[in-house]
Amino acid sequence: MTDDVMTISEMCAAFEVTPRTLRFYESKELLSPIRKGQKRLFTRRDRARLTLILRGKRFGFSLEDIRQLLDLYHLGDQQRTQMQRTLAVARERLEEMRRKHAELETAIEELSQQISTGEQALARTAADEPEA
Amino acid sequence: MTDDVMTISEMCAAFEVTPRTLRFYESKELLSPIRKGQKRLFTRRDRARLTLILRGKRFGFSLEDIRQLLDLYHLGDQQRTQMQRTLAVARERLEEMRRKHAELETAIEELSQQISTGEQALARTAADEPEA
DNA sequence: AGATAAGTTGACGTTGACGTAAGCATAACG
DNA sequence: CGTTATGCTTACGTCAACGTCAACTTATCT
Repeated sequence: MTDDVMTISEMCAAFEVTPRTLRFYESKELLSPIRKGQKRLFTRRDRARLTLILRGKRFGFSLEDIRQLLDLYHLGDQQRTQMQRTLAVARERLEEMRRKHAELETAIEELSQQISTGEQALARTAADEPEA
Repeated sequence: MTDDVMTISEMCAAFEVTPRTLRFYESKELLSPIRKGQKRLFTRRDRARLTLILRGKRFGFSLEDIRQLLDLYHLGDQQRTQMQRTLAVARERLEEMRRKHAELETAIEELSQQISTGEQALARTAADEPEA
């Protein structure tokens, strides 16, 4: 790590993704590593963005959804109206995430309930068969 | 609604999905509507399952993930060992959902923070341009 | 110089989750 | 009885998100 940048293979190891994935994300303008000659060098900014990308994916957001959200994290170099649009998108996503959060809580309770019901059913039949 | 079953178009209206989607889910054994002649009739059980399917999708679970989870909701007609496997899968999913829940909370806080930072930046430049 | 490793750019393949279009059945309506 | 609505099956198309070569460059080691 000469400076503060990482090669593609270091990135792959650190984030458990393939080179193809990183190049793909770059082609979709989710990442923008600098170039030293041909080689890509990923900065701290790229790492921060990749963290957000992978997190977003875990919640079922599309890459396009995520791309829009990412803009929020480099606000400043934007025009007023563009910034307002970005903020609007972000507020919508935030609402969506809050809904998901609440819904996930319900789902967790339900599944948890189902599991203990299942466990009890298992326990009742356990008397028949002795332990292996 | 003669009895307690719904036609495919009633289902589509109720859940905002297309017929194609319902037939597709049936082909993947996520739903199993009864047949009256050719026509599909969706029972309360199908509706309950579809609710869980759509919920699962919102959290980024694949249809195959969901199919395994759904088995938990008709436990009883299963063998002991099969039931144990199902419970094991369910516990894993539950853990995954708990992780997501916590992570989502973090993400919400972060995004919320970014938004207010953005709003403040907007407010500071607001003095320049008068209201439209 | 030769070989090996790490990386690059196309370009085509694949998988999941449906969309879409064609052709046929059947029931109800006028 | 024709047609309109609703639904069915079969099959090919599509889009996102990568995977998988193939062929080439660039740096490094011996």
